[in-house]
Amino acid sequence: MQVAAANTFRELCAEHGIAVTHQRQVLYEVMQGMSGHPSPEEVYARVKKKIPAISLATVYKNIHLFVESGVFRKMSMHHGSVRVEMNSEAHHHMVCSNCKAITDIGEQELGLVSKRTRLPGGFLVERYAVDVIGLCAKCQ
Amino acid sequence: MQVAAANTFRELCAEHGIAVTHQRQVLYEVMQGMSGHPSPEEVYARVKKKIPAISLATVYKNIHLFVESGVFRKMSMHHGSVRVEMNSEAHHHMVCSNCKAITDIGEQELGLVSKRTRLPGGFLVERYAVDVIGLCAKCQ
DNA sequence: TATTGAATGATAACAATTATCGTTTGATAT
DNA sequence: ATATCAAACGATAATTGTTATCATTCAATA
Repeated sequence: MQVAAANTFRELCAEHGIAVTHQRQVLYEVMQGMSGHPSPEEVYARVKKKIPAISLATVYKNIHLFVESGVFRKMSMHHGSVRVEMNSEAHHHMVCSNCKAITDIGEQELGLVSKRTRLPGGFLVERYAVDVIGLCAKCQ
Repeated sequence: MQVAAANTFRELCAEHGIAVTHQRQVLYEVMQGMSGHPSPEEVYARVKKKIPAISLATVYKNIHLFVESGVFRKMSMHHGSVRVEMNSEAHHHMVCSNCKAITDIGEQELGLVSKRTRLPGGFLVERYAVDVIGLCAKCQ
């Protein structure tokens, strides 16, 4: 299990051409174990339990590295800080305009995305990121 | 014209229960005259031409006030700072994943938004904010 | 195993935003 | 019109999130 995970991470790094370090490995595993849209500070707090000496700068640098190399996806905030998307399935977000809570909703559950890949101005579509703004059950 | 604008602003303030000050009036007019997704700093720079002594804090405070009272809409970034939505028509955004340019696209031009108003979990939909992620014509 | 460029940790710097607080102003009652 | 008083303002300190710097350490390869 531990070994398998390590191998997986090594392969992942090889694919993306990034060096394998202890910090990166732990960071990756910790992030895999988180759900929702963790902030760098939240990730830092968790990683610190395993590597107490790790620097916040290292966390930021590697989150960026992971995002740039496509290992994780950065989500389009609404929070006041960078957030990483941990849900790897195609989905969108429901944002409560009152309490600001953000909940995932599956692409099928939403069922609205057009498949057009070319838009006016010659814009080439990669994907749609839909934020549904409204009121969550609690706030209604 | 000037008087009409002033009256409009007075009415707007009355509707939203906010006090009329010279700073707010100028701020509102300046913002009305801007297009796209201006940042607080950009708004500040423009307002300063009319009220050189205005404080950046006042600009921030009133942008928040306008947004909270529904006079203007805050857009869901991708920029690194708060942006205000100046396009009052129903539209969405195309975000270039390469150069980060953000362009408006009319809701009809996109033509994908479902009219469902209730989602799983009892979420009550107010509106959809769609970011189309892809490559602009220049970056392809 | 030695080499060497990349990664790390500590921390300073920075940018955006918010809080504080003394002064000024607009709205209301006189 | 004027006095009153809470609200708004301006100046600026403080805070937050993030990035840059740089000396030290480490991973990849030869």
